[in-house]
Amino acid sequence: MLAAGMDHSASYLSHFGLSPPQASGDDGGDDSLYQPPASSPPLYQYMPPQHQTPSSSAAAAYSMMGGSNQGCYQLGNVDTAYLFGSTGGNGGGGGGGGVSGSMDGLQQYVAVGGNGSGTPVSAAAAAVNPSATGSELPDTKEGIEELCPVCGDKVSGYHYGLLTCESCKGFFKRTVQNKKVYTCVAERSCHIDKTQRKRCPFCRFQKCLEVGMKLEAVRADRMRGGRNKFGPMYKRDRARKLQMMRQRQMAVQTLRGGVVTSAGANNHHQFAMLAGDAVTLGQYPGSTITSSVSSLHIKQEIQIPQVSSLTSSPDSSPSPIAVALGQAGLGSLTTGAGGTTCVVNQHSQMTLQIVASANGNNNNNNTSSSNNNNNNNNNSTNVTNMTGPNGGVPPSQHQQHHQQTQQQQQQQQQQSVVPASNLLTVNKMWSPPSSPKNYLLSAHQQQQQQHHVPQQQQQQQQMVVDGGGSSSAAATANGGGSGVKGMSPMIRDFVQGLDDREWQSSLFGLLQNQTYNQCEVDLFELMCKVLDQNLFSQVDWARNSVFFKDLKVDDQMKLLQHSWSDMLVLDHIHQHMHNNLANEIMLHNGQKFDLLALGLLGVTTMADCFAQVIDRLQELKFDVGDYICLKFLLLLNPDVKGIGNSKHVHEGHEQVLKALLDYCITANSQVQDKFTKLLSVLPEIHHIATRGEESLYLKHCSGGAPTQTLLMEMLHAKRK
DNA sequence: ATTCAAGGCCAA
DNA sequence: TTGGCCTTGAAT
Ligand SMILES: [Zn+2]
Ligand SMILES: [Zn+2]
Repeated sequence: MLAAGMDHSASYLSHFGLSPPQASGDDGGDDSLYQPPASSPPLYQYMPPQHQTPSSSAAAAYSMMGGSNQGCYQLGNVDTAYLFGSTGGNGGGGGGGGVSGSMDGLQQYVAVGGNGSGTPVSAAAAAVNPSATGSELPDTKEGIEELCPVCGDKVSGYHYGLLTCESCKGFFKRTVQNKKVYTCVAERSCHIDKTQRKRCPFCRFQKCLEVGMKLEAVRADRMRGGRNKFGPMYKRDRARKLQMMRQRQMAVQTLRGGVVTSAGANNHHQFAMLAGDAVTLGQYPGSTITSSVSSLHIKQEIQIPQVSSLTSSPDSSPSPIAVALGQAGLGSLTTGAGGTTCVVNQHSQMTLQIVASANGNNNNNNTSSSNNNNNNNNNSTNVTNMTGPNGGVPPSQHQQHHQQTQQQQQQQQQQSVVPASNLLTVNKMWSPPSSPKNYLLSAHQQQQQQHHVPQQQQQQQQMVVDGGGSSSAAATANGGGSGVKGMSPMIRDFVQGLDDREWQSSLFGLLQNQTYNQCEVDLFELMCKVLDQNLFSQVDWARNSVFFKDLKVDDQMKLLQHSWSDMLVLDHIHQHMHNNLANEIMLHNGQKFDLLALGLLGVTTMADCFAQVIDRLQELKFDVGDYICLKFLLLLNPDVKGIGNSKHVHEGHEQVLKALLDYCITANSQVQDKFTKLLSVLPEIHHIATRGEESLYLKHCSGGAPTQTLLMEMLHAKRK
């Protein structure tokens, strides 16, 4: 986009224009926009930050105008700016969710464990800092995690995508809601910390975006209360942090010679912890402590650093040195702090792109131009960002149903796949259902144009993204959509429950933060971490799935213990076939991470077998609906012994089997005997999975694999 | 009934 | 404008 020549150095840009909600209602067909799944409409829609695409169509984009001398931030609307107001309702009705049922499943175990938790993160953190300072650990080098990634102040909870302090939350909100336009009188790289954050709102906002605060979390209709689509993400992140804290703690205890009691003893307990939902940390500093755990205990856990996977840049302002190191790789980040985040990938990005285009399709135009932007000139403070959590995830997943205009679909598609990275520019905007185009132009926009960012370009970009991102995505999206013929309601629901974007973004996010500022990492260990994270997501998915969620925890555990590895392999096949997952990715530090090996659980010698499976499935026109059915079949394995409510498992299995059969017949009648052939692939997958488990187990026994992980927990469970 | 993140309020 | 504190309200 920006034409190459242009200099906008950074381009985030923006325009904005939001208009009043009034209009509401109709969305005229115009533009597309699609509706937010639930809750209130975000002010900005998510746009994959691809580097090529700075802005999106339906939305407004944020950009930094580099224009002439100084930067200035403004929000503007691009074409569709939209906004409208309503909240609620969106159609759909019930969409997604899922019945709530009794699923607390694993959660109950938490109680068992001793540490529950209850103290507010911040409170604990606060407690730690003051008193402990000297005494406690030297290793606390960073109490990070508890500090706002923007200014370093105390975190008060998740705000607009990640943990931030109260002031940055307010600042971000005001900026976006009021479409503030800021200008930096310096070099757009002002250092932001607690005492100087007021000094340059431009740089502060820029940093907010860099660390991953999400525009789309700001509501267009200003509805208060409730929860948004990020809720689950916050929950997962919390659980992840907890898990890591726990691991750390245990490691420390082990080193000290102490005996770790709780954990080892009880699988269930640990399982629960890992699984996730467990503990709820209280929120604000003063809030009450729900559980009676000793604060001391908690303090200890909490001080553990840890890079949040949500936050791409672990460091907040303070850590210049780190930045320097980080640069070594490739990026050219000039700026200190900010850049960190991303460097990564230019490579990975490239890799991904290549893949995508190969299979994918399309076109789109040009993209080429777009990217360049960033860097060039100056500063750029903004550097890229990875896909990670920040990058990519948008939230909405399910929304696919309901028919939408093509554009809408495209948008979704793009959202769904998008692995890649992006540059800073983040823009997201989300369009709510009705967005009158009229609102579009605004003074700002015009201004923007002056700056050389024509709308058309923006649109093109969008197009590009769509195309590129996803051929596969398309598949996914379709699946979800009302479209696919022959897809029974059940399968449609299954597909809607998928969140491939999340899968990839969490993968890239983990890879990113695990290699952040690392010269070299142990790739096997990294793979284990990824597998562990995937398992985590798998458990989460299962717990919320029909049939499975109705089971008792014991049964759930047994089923998972017998299917996890098969499902991991199957997931990988799905990502490979339907979402263009590359076979390898370049990490920040230049190391290559073998994604294919990940799918083989580390046994690269099974690559041929894997390839054969892929070939067979391709011949069968294996699609997303088939995939999800197979996954359920693996999970609801009626052959698992010792299941309390085996009748339910059998019934579920039976129903899925039937649904798959119908689907094969009606939707893929051209493929001979697809149903039987699909099922015959399962043993192959199992073979790969089994080899993987054995390999992992051996490495584990020889001390080569991380301990205290859900992955090891699973490996053990089955063998005992 | 509880959570807890989003919006609102208003003294600095 | 800030930023600490308060009110909301969907999700659990
Ligand atoms: Zn802050
Ligand atoms: Zn500045």
